[in-house]
Amino acid sequence: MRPENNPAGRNPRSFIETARRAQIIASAIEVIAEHGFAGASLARIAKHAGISKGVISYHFTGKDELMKEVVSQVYADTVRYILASMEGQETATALLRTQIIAGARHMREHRAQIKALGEIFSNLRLPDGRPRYGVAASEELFQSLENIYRLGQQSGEFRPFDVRVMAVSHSAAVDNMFAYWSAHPEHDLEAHARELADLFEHAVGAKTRS
Amino acid sequence: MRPENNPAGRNPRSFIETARRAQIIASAIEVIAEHGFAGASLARIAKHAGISKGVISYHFTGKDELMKEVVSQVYADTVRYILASMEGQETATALLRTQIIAGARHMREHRAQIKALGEIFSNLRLPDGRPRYGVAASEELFQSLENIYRLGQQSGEFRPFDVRVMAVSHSAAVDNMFAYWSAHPEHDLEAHARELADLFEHAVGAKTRS
DNA sequence: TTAGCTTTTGACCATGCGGCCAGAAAATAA
DNA sequence: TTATTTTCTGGCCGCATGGTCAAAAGCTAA
Repeated sequence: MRPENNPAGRNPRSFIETARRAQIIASAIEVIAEHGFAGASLARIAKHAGISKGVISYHFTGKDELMKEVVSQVYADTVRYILASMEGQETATALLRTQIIAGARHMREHRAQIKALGEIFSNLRLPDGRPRYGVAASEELFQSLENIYRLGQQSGEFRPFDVRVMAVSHSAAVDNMFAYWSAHPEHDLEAHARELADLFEHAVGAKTRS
Repeated sequence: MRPENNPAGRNPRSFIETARRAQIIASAIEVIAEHGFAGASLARIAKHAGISKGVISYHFTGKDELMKEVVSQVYADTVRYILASMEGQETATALLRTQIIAGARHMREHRAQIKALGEIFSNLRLPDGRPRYGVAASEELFQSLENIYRLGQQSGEFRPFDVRVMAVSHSAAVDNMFAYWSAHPEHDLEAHARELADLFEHAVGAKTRS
């Protein structure tokens, strides 16, 4: 008998259940980061974790739930870290710079997680074949970036421009900073982040610092 | 007996051979664009083209050759079009703007091709599991973008900045312009491209046009 | 110790994959 | 026409996949 899902009712997870789920999620992240989404079979994930394949089916309803769990966990971690870094920043210029630099710092410490997140985002599909997380899934991120840009425009720090295009480009540049660093590990990620912050400060027409 | 490969020696392709290869490549592009790389099986590509699966094996040595053929064909088309558009432009600022706007124009007319190219680029793997086209495959593109940026710096049009970071970000912003438009077909691609050109003109510190 | 519940194993299943091939069909040459 | 080569079909192969299950093992409480 497998532990039923827990929709609001009783049924707390046992100690073993909690530990196994965490272990399996961690193993999935590592395997996806190393072999890509298509190379991450349940068999490989189980072998990497040193357990039998059936254990995954026992603790998760299917591969789909496992992938969704990886996404929500890594995504929540990332958002939490970046938002915490931005706390206390006042000007839009400072928020912009912090968003980029904190993102880079987080990438540096969680390379496999971010890699896995990207793989799942661009490869996981619904049963009917449509992407589960498409560009549409970034809507929330776009809106929070737009808030920063709109703030800067209202305060007069930034020139007028289309905030949606700026947000999409910002998000793209940060994602690709990660991809580039991922392919060139000797690349200086922090320097790239600082340069990217400069790039966007100029792009928005902010008063150049110093 | 299948037509042998043609390494420098005689053996021109027959009329049928040429037509079939083109048909299969076109079918592959459409299927990949619609179902994604993982959803593009030989069976589906054949069915979409209205032919038997064996025909693909007859005209191509394998799926790998078919994918490589799609890439080299679409890639060459794209590069040719953009370079032709840039011909005659003198200033780095004009080259920069043209590169972005011509890219958008080409995307608009070749949506499926560009989509398929991206899918293959990020999913096709070598037999050992490593990506066939990684970020490393963009090196050529990065260098030609860097040439534009360096030109602008030498002419005094552009401020000093790291040309590699600028090139990577530029490439990322253009790619994501496509992805965003692909997910939101009602989005105004041309307007996005103009806005993006403005963004980078400001980013490089070019004298703002009137 | 014993009984009952949870967890794990490893074999098994149906499905879809890329690739292969014998023979049919079609095009071309004699 | 007939003979030869090119092209195509449809079935088959071995393999990997995600998922299932009966039985074994482990754990906890009486």
